[in-house]
Amino acid sequence: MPEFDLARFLPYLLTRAAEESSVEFARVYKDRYGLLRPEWRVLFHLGQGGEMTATDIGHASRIHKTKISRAVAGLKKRRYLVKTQSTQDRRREHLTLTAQGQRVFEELAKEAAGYNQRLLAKLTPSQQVVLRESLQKLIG
Amino acid sequence: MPEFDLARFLPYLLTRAAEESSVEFARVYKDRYGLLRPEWRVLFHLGQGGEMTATDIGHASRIHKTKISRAVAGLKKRRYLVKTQSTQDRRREHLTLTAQGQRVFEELAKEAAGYNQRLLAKLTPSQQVVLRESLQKLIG
DNA sequence: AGCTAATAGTTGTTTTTGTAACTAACAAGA
DNA sequence: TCTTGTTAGTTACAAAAACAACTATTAGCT
Repeated sequence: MPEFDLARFLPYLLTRAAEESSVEFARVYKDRYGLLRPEWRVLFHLGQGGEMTATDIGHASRIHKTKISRAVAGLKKRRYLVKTQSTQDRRREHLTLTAQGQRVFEELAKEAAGYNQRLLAKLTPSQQVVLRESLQKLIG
Repeated sequence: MPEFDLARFLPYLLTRAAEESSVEFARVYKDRYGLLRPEWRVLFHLGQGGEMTATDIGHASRIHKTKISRAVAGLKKRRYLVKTQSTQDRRREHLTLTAQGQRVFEELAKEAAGYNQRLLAKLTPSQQVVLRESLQKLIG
């Protein structure tokens, strides 16, 4: 029987790397901005993608719709976004960042970019490229 | 200001890839074996590393000690492992898989190895190597 | 139109997790 | 020996996540 090696088991390695790489950045949006993880994920998708519905965010991110619903409610209460009902389909709610939400997104995006640079600095340029391509293949 | 690109933000990519790559395997240990995630993680560490204490597992895995404590309790109730108090230091509990626990570990390890192969098949051999090395750098 | 099924999003309930506080055992110095 | 501090592991309580059920609206079929 082939020996099983945890150190080569991709779900394990990816989970560990995701945890390690997320914990430090989490302090930024949690402690400094009081955001929950699903909240900043939704904020980032909206900041990046512009106006979207909750379902759109779900497709782009694979965050479960109940998490999105509650994250949107949280962001709305902080006045980081507004909801407007679609005229074509009244079930749909278009989500748009407010000026304040946009500002917070931009601040966090700047932090994220710097943090990302520090993470990538642990790798060689060619590792950076291959890592990104490989992860995108695994996600896609 | 440099445009922020979510698709190049490593914590995001890693989280997504970890989720995608874990969800299918989770069905194996959850649905077929009724194990929780911290339970299979502890089981795998014990199966791979042999007798260890809870603290050892914590160091190897970075799972929080309360999760380990509960996972160990769950695995013990199923009779997958036994605890024996250290004679040198009575605070320590040595954890050892039972024959039954060992068997379940081996079955799951076989599933995991096959699943891992299917995941890796999405990548070229050189991508596989670079990915693993990069993840280990990020974890280390 | 009228029925059934599907979709967008929310809410309620149960699990699981995270945080902090706790017990028990050891260690090291006065 | 008697503090004081540290470590191993558990437990209690609060926060977050998962899961299922729900409302409202639309779509498709007869």
